[in-house]
Amino acid sequence: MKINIKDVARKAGVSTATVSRVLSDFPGVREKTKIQVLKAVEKLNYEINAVARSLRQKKTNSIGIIVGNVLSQFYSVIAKSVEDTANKFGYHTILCNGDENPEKELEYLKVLKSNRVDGIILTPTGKNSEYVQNLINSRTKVVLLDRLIEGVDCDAVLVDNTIGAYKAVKHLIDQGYRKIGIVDGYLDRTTGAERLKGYLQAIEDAGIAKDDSLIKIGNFKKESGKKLTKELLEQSNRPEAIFTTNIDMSIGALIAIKEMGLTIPDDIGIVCFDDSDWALILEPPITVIRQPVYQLGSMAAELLIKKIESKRKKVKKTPSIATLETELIIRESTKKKI
Amino acid sequence: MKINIKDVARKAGVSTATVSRVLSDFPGVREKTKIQVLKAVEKLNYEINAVARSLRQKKTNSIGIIVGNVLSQFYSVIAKSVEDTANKFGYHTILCNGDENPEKELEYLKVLKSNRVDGIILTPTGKNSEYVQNLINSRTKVVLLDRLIEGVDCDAVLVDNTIGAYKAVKHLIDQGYRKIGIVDGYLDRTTGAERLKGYLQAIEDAGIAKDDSLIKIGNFKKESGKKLTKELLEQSNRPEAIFTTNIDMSIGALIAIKEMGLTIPDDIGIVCFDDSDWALILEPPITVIRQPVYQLGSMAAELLIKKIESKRKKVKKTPSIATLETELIIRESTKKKI
DNA sequence: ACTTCATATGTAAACGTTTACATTATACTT
DNA sequence: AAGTATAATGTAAACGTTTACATATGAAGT
Repeated sequence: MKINIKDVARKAGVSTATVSRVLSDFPGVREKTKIQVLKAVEKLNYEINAVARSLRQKKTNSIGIIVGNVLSQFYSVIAKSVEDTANKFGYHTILCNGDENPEKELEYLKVLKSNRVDGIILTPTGKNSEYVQNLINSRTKVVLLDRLIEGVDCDAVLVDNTIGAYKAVKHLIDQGYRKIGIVDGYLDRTTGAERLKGYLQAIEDAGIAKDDSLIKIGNFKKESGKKLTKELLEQSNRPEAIFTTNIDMSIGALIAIKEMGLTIPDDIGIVCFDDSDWALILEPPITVIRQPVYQLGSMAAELLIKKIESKRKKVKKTPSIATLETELIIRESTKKKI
Repeated sequence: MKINIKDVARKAGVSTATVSRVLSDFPGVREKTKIQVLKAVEKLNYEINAVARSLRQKKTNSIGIIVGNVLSQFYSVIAKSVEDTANKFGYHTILCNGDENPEKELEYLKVLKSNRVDGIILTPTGKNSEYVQNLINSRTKVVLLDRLIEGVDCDAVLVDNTIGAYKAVKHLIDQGYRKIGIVDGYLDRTTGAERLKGYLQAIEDAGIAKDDSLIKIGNFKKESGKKLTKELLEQSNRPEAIFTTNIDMSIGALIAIKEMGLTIPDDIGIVCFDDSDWALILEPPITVIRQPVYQLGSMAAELLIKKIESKRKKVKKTPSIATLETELIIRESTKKKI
């Protein structure tokens, strides 16, 4: 039914080897033969079986990417940039939604390995360090994105979360806010931990005492952002400003503030990690820490593909970790009225 | 290096056939043997080669999905729901970003075919009808999502765009708006065409004359939404209200309105196709037509997998097309002041 | 003990490519 | 025209599974 390389060979009156050579653009095929073959391909409507090719070549020309939460705008952009970049290099992408869930992550790692992807980009939950380390040891190409895994030596592309968070909180302090709350995500993700660290550093540098009741830890998702913000705003020592540490929690926080009928920045100041189109059209526009999200993804993909395509046995040098800078975009959600 | 089924067989002291049977949970393997095999698998840290399996079985347990624009929130949700659903049935997903570009779409269709995915979910640009029809004729399982392709008989899961648009515009009219502009996307996508149709029907039913200068056609992307809205608002016969036909153009429109310093709904009313979290936290909250996006994706995936797994030769019956209803969510962006 | 039958396991071909190696055709010397 | 080097093509094994078919094992019936 389905036609294969043999059919093409027969039709073109050559061997399968020659057909294969033509299809793979190998040098050393007479122009005349090449044309015959291509004509046969055309006539038969032949399309190569990439599965068979992958089996023989031990190469799938595909990479896998496991993201934290595909619904998040952050990861959409990551998905797009990884895909664009992979594409540019002739790879296609298998997108997996880890959902911030270690078991799902592990499951996907296995699926990707089993499917013999040429490499994996992983936004780790941090929980499967043993498996990931084994993966790397067994020469699977892995690049971590956005976060690290404790105890695992792996190339990575990150953002400087500590400095980013520091800038955000420092800005609040400079604006005159003193009582500053933080709505953060999992502390076992390096992102969560580092953003908290930046927050703590900033208040310490300003001589503000740490107040545990102003520190709320959730799971990086919208609902949790909403719930924790409500908590902060309902408790007796309500903060004057809030720092939310990712885009989804920020949305949640803004919903909570809206629902409680508070106004920004008069009742409450807010600065969010991650920029977005809607941050600009809100009233007032929201001050944010902007990450170079697209670049994050494209650098990770490029690094991964470089690793895949570098012939030389890895010299087992220390892993290459790129850390990108963030940018504070000041808008009006942090304009404390005096 | 990499261990395979032979190594496992040797270690367990059985044949490869038996190992395969254990791994695939075939009945008729003695419990004792099964345990031996599993022990060997464990010891050797064996992981099956899905590529080889796919080749032999002519089944990859994967589906491809080509979306219009992965950056759009609409398609993120689609991606997630398709992936969730595919997963539930034991399939994994290859996500491709067609980018509303017919050539990219064609390219991806070929890649997916070549990679022998078991089925394809496609948000078509409408331009590759010949290739898609061939695909279907050659028994590739395809389900169209969100839009149809003229002249192609294919199962599909859609939304009732005409009625949705009608409801949106009717609502504007009911609120007292008469001069209503529309910022629409490609008319050669059925979504674009139908939403325009609903708009036209609504104004006709209300006895309002069609005014071509109020009808702006773009490409469903943010920039185009912004540009066209600016045009509408700058021209001499400025509309009193605008209907934007997808989420990305809506963002663009809102940015334009904001930049021009106009206020909603006093200077301009607006109703958008597609709901979103930020529609709720904007000031004022935006009236929208909500699509059942998650359901759209999960139904498409389910339909596709049903098709894949139905044994019986397709009886070539008429394609099954599901059309889901939309919902008008009235908020404050359409409250015309009297 | 000898069939008979069911159950468990093994053997080897097949899936559709690529590619090392062998062979043949062509071009170039003399 | 023969010999040689080079270029073009062909042959067949290999990739790692699954599975039809063959065979071995064991239990049950006589």
